Amino acid sequence: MLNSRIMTSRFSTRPLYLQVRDALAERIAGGEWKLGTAIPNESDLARQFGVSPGTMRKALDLLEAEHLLTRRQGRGTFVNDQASEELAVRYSNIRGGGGERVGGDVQLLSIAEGPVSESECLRLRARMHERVHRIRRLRLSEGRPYMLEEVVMPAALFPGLSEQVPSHRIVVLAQQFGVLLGKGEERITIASASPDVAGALQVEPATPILNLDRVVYTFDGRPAEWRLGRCHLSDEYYLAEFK
Amino acid sequence: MLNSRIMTSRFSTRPLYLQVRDALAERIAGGEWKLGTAIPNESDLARQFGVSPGTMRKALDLLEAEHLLTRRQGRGTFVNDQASEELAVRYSNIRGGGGERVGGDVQLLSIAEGPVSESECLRLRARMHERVHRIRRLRLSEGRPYMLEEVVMPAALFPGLSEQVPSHRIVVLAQQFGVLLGKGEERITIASASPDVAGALQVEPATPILNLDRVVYTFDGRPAEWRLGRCHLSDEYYLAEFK
DNA sequence: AAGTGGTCTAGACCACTCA
DNA sequence: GAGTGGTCTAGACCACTTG
Repeated sequence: MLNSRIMTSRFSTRPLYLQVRDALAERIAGGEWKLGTAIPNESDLARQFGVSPGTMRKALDLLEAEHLLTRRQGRGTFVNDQASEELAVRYSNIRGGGGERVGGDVQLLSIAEGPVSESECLRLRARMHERVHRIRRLRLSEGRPYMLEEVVMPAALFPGLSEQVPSHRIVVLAQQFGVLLGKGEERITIASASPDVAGALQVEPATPILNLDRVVYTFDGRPAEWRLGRCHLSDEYYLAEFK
Repeated sequence: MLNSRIMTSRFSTRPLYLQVRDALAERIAGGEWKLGTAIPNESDLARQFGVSPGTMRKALDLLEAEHLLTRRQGRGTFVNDQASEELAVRYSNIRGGGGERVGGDVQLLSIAEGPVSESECLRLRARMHERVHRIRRLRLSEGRPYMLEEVVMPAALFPGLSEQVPSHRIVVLAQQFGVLLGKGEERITIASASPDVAGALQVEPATPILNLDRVVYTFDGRPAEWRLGRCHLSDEYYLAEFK
């Protein structure tokens, strides 16, 4: 309906296709469309929003590039299930010897809510006195522990997370809480396993390990997770891609 | 002129905007436009190629996403200098403590041409009996050696490379030889410095190091370089990004 | 055959840069 | 004020998928 168009564009110079994208992203995050199902075709959507088909197309193409939608010629436009196998790979760059994603079991070691520390503030761009969830887990591949994780997530985005047994996959958690994920970055260094890390990973103390220091941001650029992974690889490797 | 349009599209079902992109990419690779200068505006180009402005725009936007052009509203469309500081970062993910790109000196240890080995065939998707250049270099940051590199490049793409003292930056080399670079991937593992690697890096034998196993492809997907880097980081870290 | 997204056209108007 | 790329429109036709 014309309503949407007027509401979004009258008082803003922000490009129309971005306003439309944001509005569609909100519908997706809010779960108004069922995962994996087709949404209305682009000319219907264009009419609904009171914009031209070309503008609607530009918004939809953007959302596809941002991994929220999948478009298929002759079939339709579908809402992506972020927990699907294809998209789960997105923030996990560890690959097995054959190039496949490393799955495996996960042990939850601890989970608690508390106020942010100073170092967490820097990484999560949080204000002092904000609250965060802290999770420790151990990831195993075929029974062998290969990564010890310390995860920090803002309570503002994931309220009440510590009261449940949360999924160990950030894409699943984000979907549960209606948070859309966007870019991320990971800093990799070599370190030496401290006694307790070595204990958890079942290696000798001082064994060389990879430190994976990762921040994942939301769709609109707010930090959603800081994860420090201590990683002991055997066959596996870390895969970085240049686009 | 109408000529281009007819030649490119008459006998092909490949989308017009891709044909136009390829034609423009060839002009850029061939050095027909000077680096850093503005090319004709999009309506002139559209007329030249006999396509609509919208189609030309789509081709130009693609080339910008592929790092060959830069477009600036009100100024024009410019041919990117691949050796510029911004683009040099593209295939080099090592960052200093402050997040800046690591520059520094480079020592050329050896360079020679020869037939591909079996392992090189796999990585470079080369046919047996093709020829390659092999380069060994040492990279230093503020006088300290931090990476020993073994580089293999197909002689088909870089003819006569071994007869010169080549640049140590792949983006510069590619530009010299009219090769357009595209995607790449890097596999990261932990290793232990062998005696000769340790000697070159001036560390104790068996010091833990990063192995960076990288393949860079051309614009049209042919392998252009295989590089094995043995890397001893101190302050620096490896930065991987999720898009 | 009907419906979808993908391509292509041919404009208009706006925002920005620079002389 | 002239020239550039950025946005937006309103269609037509094509390629593909499905009933």
